[in-house]
Amino acid sequence: MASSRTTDRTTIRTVAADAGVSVAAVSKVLRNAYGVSDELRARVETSIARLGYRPRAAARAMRGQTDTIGVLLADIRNPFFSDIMDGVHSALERTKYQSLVGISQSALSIELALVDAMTDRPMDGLILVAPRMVAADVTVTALRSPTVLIGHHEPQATLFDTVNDNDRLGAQLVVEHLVATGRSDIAFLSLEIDDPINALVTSQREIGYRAAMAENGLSAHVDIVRAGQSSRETQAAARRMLKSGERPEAIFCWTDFVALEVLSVARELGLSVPEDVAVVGYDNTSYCDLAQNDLTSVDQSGHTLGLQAARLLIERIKGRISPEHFVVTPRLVARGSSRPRT
Amino acid sequence: MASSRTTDRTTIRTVAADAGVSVAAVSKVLRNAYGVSDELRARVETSIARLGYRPRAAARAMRGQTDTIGVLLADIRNPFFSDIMDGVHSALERTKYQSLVGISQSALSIELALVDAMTDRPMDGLILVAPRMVAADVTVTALRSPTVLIGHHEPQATLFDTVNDNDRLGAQLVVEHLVATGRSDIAFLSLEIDDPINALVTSQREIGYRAAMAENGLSAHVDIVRAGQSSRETQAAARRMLKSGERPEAIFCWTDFVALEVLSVARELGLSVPEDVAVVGYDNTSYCDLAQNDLTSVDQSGHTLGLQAARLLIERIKGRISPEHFVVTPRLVARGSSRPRT
DNA sequence: CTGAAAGCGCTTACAG
DNA sequence: CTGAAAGCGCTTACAG
Repeated sequence: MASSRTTDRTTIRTVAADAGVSVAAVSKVLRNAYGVSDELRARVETSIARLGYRPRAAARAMRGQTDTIGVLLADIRNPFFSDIMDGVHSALERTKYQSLVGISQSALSIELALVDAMTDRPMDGLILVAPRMVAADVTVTALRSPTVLIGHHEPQATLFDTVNDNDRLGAQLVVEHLVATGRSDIAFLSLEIDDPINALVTSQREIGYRAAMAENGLSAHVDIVRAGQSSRETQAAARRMLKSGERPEAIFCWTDFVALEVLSVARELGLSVPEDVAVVGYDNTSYCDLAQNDLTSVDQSGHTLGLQAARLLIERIKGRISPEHFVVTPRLVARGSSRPRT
Repeated sequence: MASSRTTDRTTIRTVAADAGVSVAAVSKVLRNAYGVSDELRARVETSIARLGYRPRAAARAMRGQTDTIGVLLADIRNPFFSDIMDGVHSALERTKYQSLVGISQSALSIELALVDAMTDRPMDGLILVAPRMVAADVTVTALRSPTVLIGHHEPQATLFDTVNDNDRLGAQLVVEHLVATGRSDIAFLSLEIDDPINALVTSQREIGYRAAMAENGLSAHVDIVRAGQSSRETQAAARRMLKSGERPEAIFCWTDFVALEVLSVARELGLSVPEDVAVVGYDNTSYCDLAQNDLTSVDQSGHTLGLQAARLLIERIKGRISPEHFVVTPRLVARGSSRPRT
């Protein structure tokens, strides 16, 4: 069982013996604790360097902090999550914390198993990105470990912090933009979820979409289509929407990733964007800027969301218990895919 | 310090007391160890369920296995890495192992810090995806923990396993395809790295490209351009290549992700693909299939790479010490971006 | 400033 | 089949 690997491990005891000091002294040097003379510190540091000693995180975890935070991601395929991780990394850069990511593949069962696994492991705190679990499960998690949620609307929560985009407003911006560019038959391509809850960003965007359509006197045109995550399901839904006799004038997609598939299907069907159909995404990921996509989208700055979440989490780890709920205001970025028809 | 959270934790001792058995007995039930009567097992399981007990991974890690494997990823932005993770997840699905991902952001310093952090933590093994570290660092890592590398060519290594695409062959396939479709002035857009080593996939693809050009009597046309990871650097390089008087007839990009940027720049410059310039990527990620990209690429099945790596790692964790080096044969997938000119 | 000792929550020989 | 005890490698009061 690879037992040779564990032979003559160098532990804190080895270092203490080598430096001729107590184990406690080494521990203090390691943690930069106060109350060690410069001379002792120097001796210990020399021994550590000579022996190439590294403290075992597992042992530390049994008593103190582990300097690790866990991030639960639904899906690394969606480029928006990369933006969030960039923000998390920025916030952690000058700190002692490392992040470790668990990927739930958008499955609720995996998500729950992963959260359990992460709380069992030595982690100082957790960032859950767009989790699907219900309030009760989030509560259990937050009781076990400091927790911050991104993309999960629960503004009244007291046990954990949340960081969100104003998703209702984002959807409203899209509807208003499409109306302003001359469309009224606007469909929303949303995400199909087994047990949807209002906390989800897609639920919020649906609400915002409905409200804005109503405000513009377009309630009769409200059309919400929900498709699963996969490319196959997304394309099938897009094909159905674009082929039907009453093809909408615009399709608003819940995330850029889906909008790219819609652009592809439109092209395959010989439709031109934005002439035959306007397409709008959400998240303003880097793909929107590519000339072949030229996709109008809503910017909610994943970088900011990730950065704030990490910042709030560290505060919680350090002892803050009053809840904070951070909300960013979305901004519409208009590009060619929704240009007014000529 | 959130001390209220740690109050009245339910530990193995709590369970033992509740079930009226010894701590050792609970441990055995937990690990499905032999030598426990059905009756004792049932009593313990009832207590575990009633108390909602969960074993602490940190404590376990001090003695036994942790059932966690770490995956070191350079960059979650590149969609190819999603394919690899899909494969890893498939392999782990029916096992007791969980994967936790560390993201190095393509920086060597972060990569080294992350590997250290992961080996300090309780992990049973490590999968390093396209690491940049040199052989000595990989060796140190492999001595500390079972290790498998993906996308890192070191076929003679004995301390760890490797899983690779035949990258030289892949590059040759591309050159031959472009020659067959009537191009001879073929440039290679590669990745700029501070201290490149031969083990890198980009180095291997450069070698394959050179060899294939030579074989086709095109050595005079060899042109390797290297650009950094960022979108800005990639686009700048593409712009330089496409604007120059001697614009190549084809640009072979080291990864799809880069090819998408080249397609964008070409379109912005008013060039048509594949008439004015052919573009080929590598990895055959899902973006290639979108009609607006229609990108020729080389399939190396990230799913297979991830699956095999996880499989090999589990074997190593279970005790195998003889090295294995798995190589997949790449396959060219021709699409519109390299169609013969009419 | 320094160190001996208890203890974190498990697993693993070892006895019974 | 079952359990008492040692020990994994650290940190943290507590004494000195």
